[in-house]
Amino acid sequence: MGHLKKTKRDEIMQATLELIAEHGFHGAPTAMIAEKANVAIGSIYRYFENKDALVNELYYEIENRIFEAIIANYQKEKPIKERFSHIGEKLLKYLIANPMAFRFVEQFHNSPYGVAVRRERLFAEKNKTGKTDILKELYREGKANQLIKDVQLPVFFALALGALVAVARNHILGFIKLDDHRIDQIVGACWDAVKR
Amino acid sequence: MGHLKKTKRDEIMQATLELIAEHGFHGAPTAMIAEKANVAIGSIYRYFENKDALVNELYYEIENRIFEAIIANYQKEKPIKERFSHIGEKLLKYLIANPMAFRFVEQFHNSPYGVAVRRERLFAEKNKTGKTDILKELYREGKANQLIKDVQLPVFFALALGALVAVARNHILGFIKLDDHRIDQIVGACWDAVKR
DNA sequence: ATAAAATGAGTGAACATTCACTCACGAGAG
DNA sequence: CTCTCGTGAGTGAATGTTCACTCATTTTAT
Repeated sequence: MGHLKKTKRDEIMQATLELIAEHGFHGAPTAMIAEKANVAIGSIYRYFENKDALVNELYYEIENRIFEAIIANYQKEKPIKERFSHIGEKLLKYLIANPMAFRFVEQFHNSPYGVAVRRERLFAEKNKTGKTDILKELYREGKANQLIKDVQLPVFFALALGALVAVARNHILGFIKLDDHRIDQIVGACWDAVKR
Repeated sequence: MGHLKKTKRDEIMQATLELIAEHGFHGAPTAMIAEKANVAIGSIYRYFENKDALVNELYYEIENRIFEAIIANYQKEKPIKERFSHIGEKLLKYLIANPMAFRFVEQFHNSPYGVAVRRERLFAEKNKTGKTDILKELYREGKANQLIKDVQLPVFFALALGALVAVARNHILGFIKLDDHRIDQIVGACWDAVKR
């Protein structure tokens, strides 16, 4: 039987994810995390050096899951537009299927931790997850082939992902209901923003 | 002489704005606000019922300033595309000229306060500031005339503003440097995303 | 029997909020 | 003009609460 051997460590991370996603950093004190994870407060410190370490580890794990969702079935040899659509569609679908992950990442980015990570991510040549690399590659190729607008990398990212993320937020907050057709339409709109 | 009569109330609001913008909600304890404003801690509670009231009042004032910046010279009779560009350009320029305001609003939106305000904003028929109304009008007209894509209002908002806000963030964090030409280019890209 | 894992009451630091007090200033009395 | 109050903006030490983190003790696994 595929017995999901939930370790205490996993329980702690899951509880932290849910609490921060639902109530923000303020609404996730260690006592509450411990209670939700069915674990004693002290156990948290057996598995993580401190709360910061817990939060950071959780962030990197979630980032990794998102990356895995995007590269699944990614075909490097397809034309740029199709690859762009693949990334946008997979990303958007993952975010709305995993609202906790999305909310947590948003909270994280808007916290003291977040800015430093973002800066590092944009300027680093090599990347732990490789997530940005895929889009960076697409950017370089598209620019070389004159297929996308003549903008700087961060602007390209903003145009490609800014709207997508805003749409995901609206869906998760219950302002809209997305289906496959609408998702296609939105990813298409992002391509319109980016294409030359 | 136009003596800028800085009242204590103003000093408190300004100090709160700067602290929250620079260090987030965590980095703005009342003691620090008081110190920065050259005011005693207790004085804060003379002018505001509590910290929440202070933060909320500050938010509504800033929202109002942004709205004023957008409607200045707004010409209702111009074609849709030009009106769209006017809004995008004015908004983006205001945000990058007032990084404190931008950072504060972002912090606010991602705090417990924020979601409630956003929900109210999207669904309310009448709006305190009228800011969204201007874009809502444009949306309805554009849809009626088949000039913009057939998407729901919140999606239109996401496409129109999501990328813009992401660009402003990148500029303020120092990842890019925007000039008038680039701003035109970006607002144009947002129009591409939205237009049919 | 011994070690490893787990526990949660306890600790001190940080925080928002309170309130008893000060004192500059304007009004009224002489 | 001078003195004496009354007023309320302004103050900051004190309070009670919440939090992250510790560690002496108990439970579980080997």
